[in-house]
Amino acid sequence: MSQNSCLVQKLSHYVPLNPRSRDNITRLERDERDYGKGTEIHREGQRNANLYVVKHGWLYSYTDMKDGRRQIVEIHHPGDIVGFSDIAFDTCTTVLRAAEDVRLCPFPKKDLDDVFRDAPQLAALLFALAVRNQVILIDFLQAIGRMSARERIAYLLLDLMARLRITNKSMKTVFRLPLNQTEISDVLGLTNVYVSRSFMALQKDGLIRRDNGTVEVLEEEKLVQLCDFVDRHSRVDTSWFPAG
Amino acid sequence: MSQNSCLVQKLSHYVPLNPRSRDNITRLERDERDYGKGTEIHREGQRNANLYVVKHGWLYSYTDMKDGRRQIVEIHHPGDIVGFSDIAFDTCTTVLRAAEDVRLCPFPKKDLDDVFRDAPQLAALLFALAVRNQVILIDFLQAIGRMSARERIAYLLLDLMARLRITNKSMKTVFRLPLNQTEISDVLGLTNVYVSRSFMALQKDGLIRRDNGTVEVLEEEKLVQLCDFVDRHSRVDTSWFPAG
DNA sequence: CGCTGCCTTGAGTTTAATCAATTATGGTGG
DNA sequence: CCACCATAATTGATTAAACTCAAGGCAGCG
Repeated sequence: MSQNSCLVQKLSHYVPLNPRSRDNITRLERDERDYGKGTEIHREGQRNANLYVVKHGWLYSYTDMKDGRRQIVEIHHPGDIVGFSDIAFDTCTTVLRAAEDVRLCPFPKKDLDDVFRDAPQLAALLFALAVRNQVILIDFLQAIGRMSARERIAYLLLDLMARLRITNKSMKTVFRLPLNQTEISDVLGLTNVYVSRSFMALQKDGLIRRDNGTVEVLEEEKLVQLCDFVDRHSRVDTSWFPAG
Repeated sequence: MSQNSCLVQKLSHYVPLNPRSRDNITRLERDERDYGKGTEIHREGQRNANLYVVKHGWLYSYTDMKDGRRQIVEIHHPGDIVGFSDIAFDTCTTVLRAAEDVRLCPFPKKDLDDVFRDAPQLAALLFALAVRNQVILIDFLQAIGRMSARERIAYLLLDLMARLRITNKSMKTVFRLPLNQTEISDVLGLTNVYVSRSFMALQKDGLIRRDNGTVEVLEEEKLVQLCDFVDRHSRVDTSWFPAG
């Protein structure tokens, strides 16, 4: 059961989990639910009783503005826990939407109190990951605040690759990108039109190739140079954790 | 001793602290150090052994790009804990700089393991606050990704006010803003020149007034309308916390 | 075969950046 | 107290990046 858990796989990437921690994770994944592409799993302002472990498929969280502008603030992949960022509030701060067909394991927020009481190691790891997410967000903030359109796209592609490589060690330079250009523009603070132009430009320069919803990074090093990319995903510091 | 701790004050704002939690906080604040305006307390890439509780003064964290562009990603006020966002890494991801003369309480990262082992309530609160910070960051991401210059400035002013009101209940609409326009531009992803123009515009429209490093918000409601502001600071959901 | 949704491309516009003076402002030492 | 200096803020003129609006093309699908 927990053998095929992406969450265990993702967390084990960082620190060997003790049995108590594994038990707690298994409890978090006891339910499963499927949602079709485009479904809103929860809306801004709704009471949020649940968090979700992602089993299959991509999702994203976004915020709307009155006049229709929108900003996607996080992309969620298999193995991620969705909803941390709302844990401090009693209503959701963002809308969660399935970018394609997905399978999730919902679990109540209240389950976390067991984790904090019984499994300090896992609590510390969740804390570290939540905080790591924040650093990733900070990197994005820098990208959106200070980079040109093509740099932002480079950044996004490298960030996605780094994340996908954690749970898929065999991945090289080709990956599926199940987001349309309007969605990408909402991630990067651009317009769909300009995303298209920038993509074409990167392609013309031979840095990437696209084919029907997949992207191939041809010149990873050049992309890294282009946007000063730093991989925050592959390692976290566990030295301060309470002993297992 | 802990009576005059801004950290206790800030945390107590959210949940009554039990004696064990208070003891742990007092330990975190046992050292004090002063730093002059402009000091770099730590640099990107440095080994980060410490976190800091802010006693007096404002600081900010920023990241540099090779070509000199810079993005300020967080502003720190008295009562804040600085360094959470680096806890997951063994080196700092941002530069921490004193915006004015400041007093800090450094404490080693390793002290957090006591908190996780002994004080689950405090651990949960720190977790909630770290995650709340993330939501604030998300709001900023939206501001920078999708708002015009004047909207961004409105957003920043309202955000600062909401934060300052937590530890200073008597604050109405006037506050000190110890950041120059170049720093503000680095917060908002603009240039110093455009910050100046946008400030002038807001002032001409009678929404704010400035005087020698202080800002007065004259039309708070209009500013809120202008940028769709939501206060994330005044409350956090503590319902899921382990019992005190 | 014709929709529909998505991507691409072109033309014109707008916002904010850049470059360059000029004007406060505050602090310092004579 | 005042002259001087450095720093910060304002303003103007020009440029560039990205947006908007609009049209056309392509692929997948019923």
